[in-house]
Amino acid sequence: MNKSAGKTAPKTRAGAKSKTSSPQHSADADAKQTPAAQDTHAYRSHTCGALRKGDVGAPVRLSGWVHRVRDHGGLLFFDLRDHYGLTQCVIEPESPAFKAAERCRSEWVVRIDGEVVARSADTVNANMPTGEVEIRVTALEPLSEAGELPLPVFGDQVYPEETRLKYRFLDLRRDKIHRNIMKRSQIISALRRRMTDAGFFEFQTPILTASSPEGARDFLVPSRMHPGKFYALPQAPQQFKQLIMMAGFDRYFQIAPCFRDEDARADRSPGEFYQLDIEMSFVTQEDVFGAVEPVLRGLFEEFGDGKPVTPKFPHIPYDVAIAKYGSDKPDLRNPIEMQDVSEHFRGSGFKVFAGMLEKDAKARVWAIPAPGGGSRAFCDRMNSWAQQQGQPGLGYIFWKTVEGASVGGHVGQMMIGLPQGQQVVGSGPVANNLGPELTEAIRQQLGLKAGDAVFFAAGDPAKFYKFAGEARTKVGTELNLIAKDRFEFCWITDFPFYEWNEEDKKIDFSHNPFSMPQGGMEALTAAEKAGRDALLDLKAFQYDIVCNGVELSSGAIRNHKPEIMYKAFEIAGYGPEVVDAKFGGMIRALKCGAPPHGGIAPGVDRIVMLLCGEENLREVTMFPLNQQAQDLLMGAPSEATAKQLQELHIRLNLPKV
RNA sequence: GCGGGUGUAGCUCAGUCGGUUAGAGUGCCGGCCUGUCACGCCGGAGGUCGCGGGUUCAAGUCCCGUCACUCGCGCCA
Repeated sequence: MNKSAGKTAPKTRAGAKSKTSSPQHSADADAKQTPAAQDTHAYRSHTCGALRKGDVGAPVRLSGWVHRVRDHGGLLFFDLRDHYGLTQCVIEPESPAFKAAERCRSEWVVRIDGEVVARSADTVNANMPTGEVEIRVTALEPLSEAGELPLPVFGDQVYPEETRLKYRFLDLRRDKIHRNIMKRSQIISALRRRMTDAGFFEFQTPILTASSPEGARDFLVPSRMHPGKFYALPQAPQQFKQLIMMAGFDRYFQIAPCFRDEDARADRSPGEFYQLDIEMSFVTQEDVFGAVEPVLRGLFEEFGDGKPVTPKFPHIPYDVAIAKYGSDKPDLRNPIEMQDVSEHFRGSGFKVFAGMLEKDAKARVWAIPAPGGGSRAFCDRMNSWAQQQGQPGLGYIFWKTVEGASVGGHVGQMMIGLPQGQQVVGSGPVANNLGPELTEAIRQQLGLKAGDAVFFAAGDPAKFYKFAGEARTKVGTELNLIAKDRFEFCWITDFPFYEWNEEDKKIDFSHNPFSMPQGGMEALTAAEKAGRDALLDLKAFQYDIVCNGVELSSGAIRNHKPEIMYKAFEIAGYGPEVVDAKFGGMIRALKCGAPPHGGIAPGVDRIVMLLCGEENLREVTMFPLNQQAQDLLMGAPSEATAKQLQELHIRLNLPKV
């Protein structure tokens, strides 16, 4: 029943041995051991996934967990389970092991001796790799007994997170998560292999370090030797990997642990996570793409269960992504692309939108096409969804075929040109106010037909694009337009260098401050002279890689020129003394001959999540923290002793309860 | 920090309009069973209905508060 086991075994071996060997035989290395093996092995001559028909007659010794007991009184079966698989054991009443076997319960760890026997044709279990044989047990030694279980290993019942995390060691014995964790291990091995093969070198960077400018809250570690001072755990090895480039190592990677003290999401682990951290010297943005793309494509082809992977990752500028998809991490499995249809509404009879366009120069009307959504029921459902999202509503038009005077057209003819007497007309309040010509013009622009619909978002795109993107996703999901079972990658490029901080009414870096502004010093000073809007229009060599709507990573070509660094900070309101104080090491390095360099850092956990088809990172993490960043198994975080605090010169100032 | 959901037996859950002794499946214990693979059959034990307060003749059920877990927002590349 536990398929894990059966599948895991061949895979673990297949990696090390020849890829072409058939799964049925890849585990047979064990089976070829000497028949007398049980005399020389303390615990096992074979694993629980190893035995096949060819082993019939062999005396064997197996150890593992009792997976499931089936006690017939006179005859007793149990499945013995280890990492590699399941093997059925039979104990007959005459067996010396019978008494001991009768006591066994689920999850006891036992060692058995016995003989491999063939199952009769009617008792073969085709669902198990070992299902053609069973062990006739002659001796059984319990190695470890188990009490009543708080979380059954057998079966695929769903259990609450709290139970699963508190008893993670039991949870991890279960089929699905056991397989996910193995897949994670294999993915990480493959990443290392692919990166090394591509000419990258793995280096470790410090865990105890100083605060870095990623922008998240740091985890702090108090220093005993320097009272009142703290280390920070790295949010990412950002400065170190740049320093590695400046030190001349040319191409770096690391499966790097990163620490951020921020609240969790299903796809964002609290506390800690891993990145495939990459940095390269003497490269442009295209060189980084050229190095990273084959690694990721190859990895997804290797572990994606045959699902198609984007052959050439499209490059989509940030502004275009926002305009077409309403998001900087678009799910390209969804075919819907939004369009600007403002001109059809300007001065039109649909006064709400016409008024907006007249009053505000920034205002636009965006159309979200909904192929196949052409029914009043669907449009109304979308409208009430929008209202639930706190929107005033969602304007729409839907098109249908209307019979003219000469009745007799067939439904099937709608697609192939329109027979006489039939026409496609737009319906709904927007169409009524807009009139037939403008409604038709919109239909033409969007290439829609009878049976389709379109939804509208209007106002300042900076304010509504996010909602429009959600509506695009909602339409795609509801109409079943999203092509599952494929991996759609893209690069999002040309992110803005600065953004407007509404709270503090100032210009801020929109990502980390180490990216190179496009156009360099010249562009920076020109934009500074031209004013705020020009600064906000300034782009960086800053990019993201996105797969199926999941942001895997951002990266950048770095700013390797100290004078541009000082200028960029000056525009954001920081003097050279701040730069020197906060990034002294980096600036010193930049002043001593720094190569142009850049990199990226795809999230390993998210890659594994996508490849395992999971929605929650806990399903691909061996010992995850819960949503409140607690380890329910180990009991972290925990209080420090008075002595520990004293050594660290720390006095607690706890909130009053 | 804010909003939604959940909390009943070891585990997964049901519990109607507020009404008598709170149920099922599974696990556990005992008995029967020689070809099962979710083995089957019979019997039994097992409950602070998250916690505190309130309304009521009567609260698992209604109200208020609180705690825990979870999903999302804020936050976070």
